Amino acid sequence: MKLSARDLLAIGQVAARTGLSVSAIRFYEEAGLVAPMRNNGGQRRFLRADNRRLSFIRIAQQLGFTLEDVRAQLAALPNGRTPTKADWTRLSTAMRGVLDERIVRMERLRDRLDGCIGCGCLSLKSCAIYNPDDEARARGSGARWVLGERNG
Amino acid sequence: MKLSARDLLAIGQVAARTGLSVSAIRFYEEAGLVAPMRNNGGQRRFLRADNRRLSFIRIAQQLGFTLEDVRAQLAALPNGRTPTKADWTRLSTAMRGVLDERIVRMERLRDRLDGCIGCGCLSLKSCAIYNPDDEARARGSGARWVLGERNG
DNA sequence: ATAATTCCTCAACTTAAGTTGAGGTCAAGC
DNA sequence: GCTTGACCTCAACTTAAGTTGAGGAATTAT
Repeated sequence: MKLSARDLLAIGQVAARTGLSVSAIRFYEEAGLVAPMRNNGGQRRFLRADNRRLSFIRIAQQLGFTLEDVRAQLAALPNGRTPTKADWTRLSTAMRGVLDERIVRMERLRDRLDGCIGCGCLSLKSCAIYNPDDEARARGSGARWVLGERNG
Repeated sequence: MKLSARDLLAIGQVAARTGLSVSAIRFYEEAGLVAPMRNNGGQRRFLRADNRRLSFIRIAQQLGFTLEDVRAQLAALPNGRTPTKADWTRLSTAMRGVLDERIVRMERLRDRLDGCIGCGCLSLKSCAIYNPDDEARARGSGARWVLGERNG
C-alpha cells in the first residue's frame, strides 16, 4: 500500500499522541530507537506505526527499563515489515518476566533487611545485606534501572 | 569517655571495614553525610561509630535509596550522642516500610502490563500503562531510585 | 634517614536520559 | 505574501553518584 501525506506525522503530532516531549523523540532518533523520514524541507515525518514504537519506549521506561534494554527489545522486532500486535505482545510478555524477577529480587532484599533489623549488625561482616552475595555484583558496571517515585 | 588514638581510623581503614571506596567516603563527607575530624597533618580521622554510619549508607544504597533519602534518614538520628542500636533499628524499620511500598508499586505496574499484553493497545489512550494515574507523576522532577541488576 | 605507602585537594571526566537556548528555516493561516 | 508557530541543528547544561588523575604532603616501615 502506498503512503499518502495523511499517514505522515510531524514530530509535534507524534509528541502529542505518545506523551513524549519533542526533544525526547529527537533524542530517541539520535539513539537509533526510531528512524523517521524527512520531507523536502528537512523536517521529520513519522509513520503512524512509529507511535506504537515510541509508546513502547515510554511504557518500558515507566517500567524501569533503560533505553539500552529497550534497544535490545526493539531489535527483536521484525525488520522490513511493520510489527503486528502479536509482535508487541511478545515483547510485553518478555518484559513481564523481567518485572517478575525484579519483584522477587526486591522481596529478597527486604527479607534480608528484616534479618538486619533484628541483629543491629550494620557494620559487621556477618550482616546479610552488608555482605551480599549476588545482588552486589551489580556494583561496578552492571545495568541499572530507574523508577520514578514520590516519597513525600 | 576519652578517645584514644586507637579509636581514630584513617580513611583507608574505614574503606576496608565498610566496603566503600576511599573516593566515595570523601564524596560522602562533601555531601555532609559523615563528618570526620582531622589530625595535625590534615588527614581525616574517623570515629569507630562512623563505620556504622557509613555501612548504613552503603546498605541503603544497595536497597535503592538515593543519598538524599539517606540524608533524610540520618537526620533522624540523635545529634550530640552516638546512635544506639535502637536508633539504627528504627531507621531500618522505616526503610522496610518504603521497600514494601515499592514492591506493591512494582506489582501494580506488572499487573497493568498484563492488561496491556492482552489488548495490544500500546498506542491507545485507554491503555492502563500508557495513561497511568499515579505512577507517572514521577516524571519530571520526582525522586528517583536506582538498583543494580544483571540482566544477562 | 630514606623509601614506600597513604593521604591531601582540586579539577575534570563518566553515564543516562534528556532539557534548554541560540540562531535560523519551514509551513500554514489569513 | 506575510506573519506566526512549528520545526531544524548544534552546543551546552542538568542530576546522581561517584572515579580518575595531577601534583604535592604526611605517615609508616626499614
